[in-house]
Amino acid sequence: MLDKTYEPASVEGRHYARWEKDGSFKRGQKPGADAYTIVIPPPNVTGSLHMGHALNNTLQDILIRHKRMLGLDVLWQPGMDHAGIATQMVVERQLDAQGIKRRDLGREKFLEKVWEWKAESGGTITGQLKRLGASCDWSRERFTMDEGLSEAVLKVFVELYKQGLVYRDKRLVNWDPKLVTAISDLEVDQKETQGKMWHFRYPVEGEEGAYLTVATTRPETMLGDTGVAVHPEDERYKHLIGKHCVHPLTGIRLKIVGDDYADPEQGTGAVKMTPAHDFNDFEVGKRHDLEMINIFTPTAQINDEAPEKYRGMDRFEARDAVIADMDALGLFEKAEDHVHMVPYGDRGGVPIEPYLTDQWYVDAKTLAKPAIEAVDSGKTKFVPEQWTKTYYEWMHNIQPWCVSRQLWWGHQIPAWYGPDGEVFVETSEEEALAAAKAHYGKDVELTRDEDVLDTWFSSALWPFSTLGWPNETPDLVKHHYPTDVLVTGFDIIFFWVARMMMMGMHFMKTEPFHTVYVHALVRDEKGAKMSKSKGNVINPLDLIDQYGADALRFTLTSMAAPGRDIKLATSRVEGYRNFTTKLWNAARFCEMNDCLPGREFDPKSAKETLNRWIIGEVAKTRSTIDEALASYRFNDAANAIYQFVWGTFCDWYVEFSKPLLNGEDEAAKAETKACAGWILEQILHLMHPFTPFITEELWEKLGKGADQPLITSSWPDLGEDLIDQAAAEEMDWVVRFITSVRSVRSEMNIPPASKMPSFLNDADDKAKGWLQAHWDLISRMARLESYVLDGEAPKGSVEILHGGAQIVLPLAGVIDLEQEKARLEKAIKKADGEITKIDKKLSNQGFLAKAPEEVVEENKARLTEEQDARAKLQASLDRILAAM
RNA sequence: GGGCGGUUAGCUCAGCGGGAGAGCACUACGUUGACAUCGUAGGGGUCACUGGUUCAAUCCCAGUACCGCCCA
Repeated sequence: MLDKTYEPASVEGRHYARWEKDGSFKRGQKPGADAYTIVIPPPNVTGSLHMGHALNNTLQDILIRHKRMLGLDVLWQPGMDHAGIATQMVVERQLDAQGIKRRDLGREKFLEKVWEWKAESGGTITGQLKRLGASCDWSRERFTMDEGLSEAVLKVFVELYKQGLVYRDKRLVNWDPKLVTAISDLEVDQKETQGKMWHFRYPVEGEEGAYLTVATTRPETMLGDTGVAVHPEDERYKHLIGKHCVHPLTGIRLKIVGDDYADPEQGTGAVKMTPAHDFNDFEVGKRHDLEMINIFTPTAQINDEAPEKYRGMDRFEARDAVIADMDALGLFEKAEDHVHMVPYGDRGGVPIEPYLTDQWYVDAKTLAKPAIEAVDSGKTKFVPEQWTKTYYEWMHNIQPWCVSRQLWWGHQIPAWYGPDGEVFVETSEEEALAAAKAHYGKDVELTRDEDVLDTWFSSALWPFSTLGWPNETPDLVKHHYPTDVLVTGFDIIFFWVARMMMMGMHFMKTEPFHTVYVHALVRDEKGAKMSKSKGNVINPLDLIDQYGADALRFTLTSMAAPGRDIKLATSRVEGYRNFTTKLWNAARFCEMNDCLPGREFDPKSAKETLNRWIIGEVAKTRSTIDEALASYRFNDAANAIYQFVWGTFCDWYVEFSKPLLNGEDEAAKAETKACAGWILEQILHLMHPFTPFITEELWEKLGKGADQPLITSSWPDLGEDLIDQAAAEEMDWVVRFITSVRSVRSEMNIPPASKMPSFLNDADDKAKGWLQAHWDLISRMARLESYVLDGEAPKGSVEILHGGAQIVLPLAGVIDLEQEKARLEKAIKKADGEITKIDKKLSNQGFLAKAPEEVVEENKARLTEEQDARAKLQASLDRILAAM
């Protein structure tokens, strides 16, 4: 006997362990079957499960479990990325606490520490994904720093280099002075900041008293100024082009250049140029051959290029010093409040510096072409489609991708330098040495590039590197690549999706997935993004503890409507927890009545209308779910099963079955037992992808047990031929009969316990037959004690419209006639409203002429129906009035 | 500034050219042998606004207002 309530905490772990032990998640168990493959968006090794992960992985798990049950050779490829910056920061912080500095430790020792950290505390998210129920093939788990994946990285880097698609260049990069590394454009957050616009005067060389006023938000960069730009057509300054200003602090001659970049409308129209520390100035500087003076150390202190007094100051200190010095010289004009954008490093959290360094770049523009083409041609589709635009937007304006990072944790760049700086890019030191020998004609010493690659460089290879590319198992790659669908949030379309597309197209010649399903962001109840600083984070693990993993999964699924963010309220989770309880109790009912799943039953053989009806309903539900999942409408799928289980099976079928299960008709009883058990079996199967734990638990307890687990059983194959329209019509009539009587009873304040007689008047033969056939359950559920067909009811009875017939309840003396009068008048008013509306439509010539015939017919039928109903209501009202 | 999305019941959201829907919340009643994490019934909406297209608009188009996101 099942316990009275379902306790998720006591069963979830057991089932997960069991599935794992059985190897249920493993690929390759269906010889000859088509593959279905999803690669997990690799979570960060330092990360822990947040709501976004919970949603993302629930959706993937639903697809995976569904396809697994459909008999495909399913691979859900799990793993993590090494999160270069984040991980290095974590370990450095730990060492700091022990008073150890990374630099003192040395590269090799430090990396040992990182691996130690990974072994001890990395990857907590893996265990958390298991708690969610994620059925990944853990036997194939990969890590971007694994040997195999690292080999893929080396091969890709070297090949791209040899094809000229990776190159070294000296340009301005986004430099994080806290982490002391370059970062990519995408890792920079622009933050609106209240600052000041400072106006200073630069004296013009050789013209006593003449000066140019320039404005800047960053006075400290003046120490690196090498020019002033004005618009070439600007009458105020035209004559100065070619002349110089003299920098009052550094003494440097600032060339005055004419360039369109200077906007005459903006400020004074004269712009100071710091080509080594500003992206725009850099471009202008290149055009006019301005000197580039780097005034910062890697940690953003003033270096030796600046006058001595500023050296060693940090950038903010230098700002104050520059302002004070210019003021002392009488060259400070004014300062205005000014809101502007300041770039911040998304990891380090300090303002980034545009910084002139040598870095490695990927020629993203070239790689983007086939990746764009793959989407153009429809080989890869975005769902919802609108994200295609976002993808194009990025791809068409793509910039060179800076992939080198001045870190230790990551894939060290396979580039070696000869004594004269000649670079040799090879997959190993031996090959580099060999190449160097060929180049120099003798053995030379090489030094390896210190830097590592951007983590996303390795993530970009994920769909094929995880399958074993470039080595071993070519069959595996062939079988599972291209993968099927990528499930991800829109926030990493640029970071990850676009880059996987580029690398996939280049190295595999085929798109990495045919569909990119982009899901919503999970926000808090009020729609705010969840963040630690706001303190509005809901931890999915807390919800799992409180309500069970199934409830959380079902909540996220039912809210995962395409193209919308999810505002998560815990009341929703509670509601779906109640749903799992409901299922549990329905199963308990089945158990008590010996209606067990897993037994032989042929739904086609069912004779009872009730059973034929519910069989048809479950068949419809199955196809709704399949269609919804095929088009990634997860919410529709979840709502269909919810509606069927609660609204149809529990609310009606279970109640209807009671008289049969307790009745005398042994054949009907046996069929109903078998059928109810079979329906429960279908429910457990259909719900399994959404709520794997409770369904497996019920299957184990009531069905075929742990030896034939649900997870690897077959998805229901229920054909259209199981849908019996006549049975549906009949049961619908019964349901509406009961609902109508209940409604009137409730409105008339008839005590629920009291039974009453009834009449069915003006019914056709079919309806009369239905009433007789289903009297047992109608009388039970509508609390009626008898019926008379076409009898004469006493005056003052309540008359209820039911289809073309009337249900009459002789309640004279029991009910309040005034109240009944009001009820009928309200119903008449409603009918009148409908009649007026339809009448208006039907008297419109345009409508009759242009609307499709079936719409016109439908409206005509409705009009007749409403008029008929109105007439009967009026007659009832007349009788009530007569009785008053 | 450029792009994208949203505005439907008190709340969270579906729907999307021809009869306004769900869950939660609310109200009333209710321990009939699965279930009070429940049952039965009920109230509640000029589908943001203004125009246009159409026989017909919550739905399509244009504009306005407000909200949100992405990119400069």
